[in-house]
Amino acid sequence: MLRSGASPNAFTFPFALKSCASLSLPAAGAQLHAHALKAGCEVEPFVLTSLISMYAHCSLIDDAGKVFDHCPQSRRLTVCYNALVSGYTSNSRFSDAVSLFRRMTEMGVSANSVTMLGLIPVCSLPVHLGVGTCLHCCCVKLGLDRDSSVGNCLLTMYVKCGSVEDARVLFDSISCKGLITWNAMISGYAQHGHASHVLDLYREMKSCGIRPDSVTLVGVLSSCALLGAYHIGCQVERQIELSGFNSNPFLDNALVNMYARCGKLAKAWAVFDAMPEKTVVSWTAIIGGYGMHGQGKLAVNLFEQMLQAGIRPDGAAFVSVLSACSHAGLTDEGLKYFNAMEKKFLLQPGPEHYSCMVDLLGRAGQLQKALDLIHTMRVHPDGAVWGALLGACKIHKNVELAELAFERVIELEPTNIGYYVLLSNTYNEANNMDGILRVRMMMRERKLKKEPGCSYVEHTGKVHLFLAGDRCHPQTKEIYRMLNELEDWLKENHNLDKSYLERRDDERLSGTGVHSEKLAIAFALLNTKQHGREIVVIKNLRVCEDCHLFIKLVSKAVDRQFVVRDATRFHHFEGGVCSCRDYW
DNA sequence: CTAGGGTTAG
Repeated sequence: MLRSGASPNAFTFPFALKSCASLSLPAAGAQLHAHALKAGCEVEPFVLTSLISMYAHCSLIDDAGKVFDHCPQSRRLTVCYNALVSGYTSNSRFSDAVSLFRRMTEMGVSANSVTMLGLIPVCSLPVHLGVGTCLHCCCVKLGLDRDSSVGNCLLTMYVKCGSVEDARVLFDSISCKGLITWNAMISGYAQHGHASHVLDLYREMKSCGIRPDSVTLVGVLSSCALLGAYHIGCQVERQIELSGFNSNPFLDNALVNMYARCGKLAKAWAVFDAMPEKTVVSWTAIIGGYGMHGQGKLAVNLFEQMLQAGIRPDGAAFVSVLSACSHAGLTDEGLKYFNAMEKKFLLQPGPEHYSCMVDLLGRAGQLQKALDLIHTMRVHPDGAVWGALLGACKIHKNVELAELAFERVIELEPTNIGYYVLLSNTYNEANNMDGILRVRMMMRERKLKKEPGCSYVEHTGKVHLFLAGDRCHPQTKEIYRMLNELEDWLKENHNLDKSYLERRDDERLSGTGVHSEKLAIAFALLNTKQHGREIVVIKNLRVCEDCHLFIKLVSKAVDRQFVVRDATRFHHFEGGVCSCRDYW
């Protein structure tokens, strides 16, 4: 049109500018800007709005600001402010967005829902929670919180600022919850790892007659992956088939991840293989799955295949391959990838990569090298880095270095009880009673109490959670009876060693209570009888040796298969054979 | 000018 000599007017500019915005064509956009100036219509509210939006979408946010500043105040309508506010937000300019909103209010320009929808998402980090809460108050004052979009937006803001609790309070206060409201809360819980809350909400949502869509199911699947809730995951897959969603990369990645983490590698592979377009996220999920289940060599092969397919690995992909190497004892490969990461792929390793490397070297017994690596780190080591060294010191019974690692880790995470327990266990193996007492004293002084471990079992579409010594479950009586029967039976038929029985009595007397994984196993046996071949138990701590023995003997006795997943790895118990391939 | 999504050890 321009070439033909015709000049655009106030009605045609917005359309043309919108195309520049969506295609990110800043040069063409700037040319249109020049034409608008010539035509003298750049201060027409809709032209102005489109210009701001165009520059903002082209990441030229300062140019957007200039256009706005050159416009006389009388022409700055709400829509113009809205365009610039959302421009600042999408370019992550927190203080600019907030101060423009303040200016707008001071100038007496009224904010509407769209203003808030453009502004609220600028609060996306925990430090923004205070401002986000203020914005929530503004919405209430302006009567905009009744707008369902604004409510959903606020809900997501609380999630991004790290307060799922505030999000939940808001969620409960929303009387007309739409699909998006449910999805925002479900994925909020999923992103923060509150997996059992996700499954509870999912059930509730369905009972309210809301039909889940693919966004819902992505959140549910990632929670199934965290919990190892394979059967619920399968139900979700059936739901996908029933609903007839077309194959969607988000959903496929979530499925691959779910199957992989539940140990169903063949199924994970089938979904992965059938994916029309595999992204680095898909590869990371499948590599992590093989690595987690002791198939380190396969994981490394897949990483190579990914490189050959021309996919650039990112930080997460390196975490999955490095941890696979660590679990499988592939020390040299791990070192090779770690070096390639910086030199060949120009990725700055973060603390999470160093903690994998310290774990890798530490497990291989190269404690000094692990320590040297920490000293050469260019980023600040976090608790996980020193914690990995501490874990390695326990394996290799190096008390002296354990003390050093403990000192460092406790500066960073003074209330993480796991590390006190790790040091105490290191002392225990070295028969260092003084050390154990010192740790206990420290914990008492700091008023730290070991939090109860917990285990989950999924049964009939629900996740049943047990704490150590738990008596809250409706079937408590039967569960304990079953457990006693099992242990008596094991005692008579398997010469259970004396120390196990002593520790068991100790457990009951001292009130620390029966280990949660034993309760979960007893519950599962009680409810599934001979049906169902596999039970998945997940624990947030490590499986201790006694429980290992218990589960191994039970699985042999009843000829059942168990997979126990703890904080660090999966343990497979099949008819009495305990295969912990990644304990090397 | 406008609310919801997948991958990361210990």
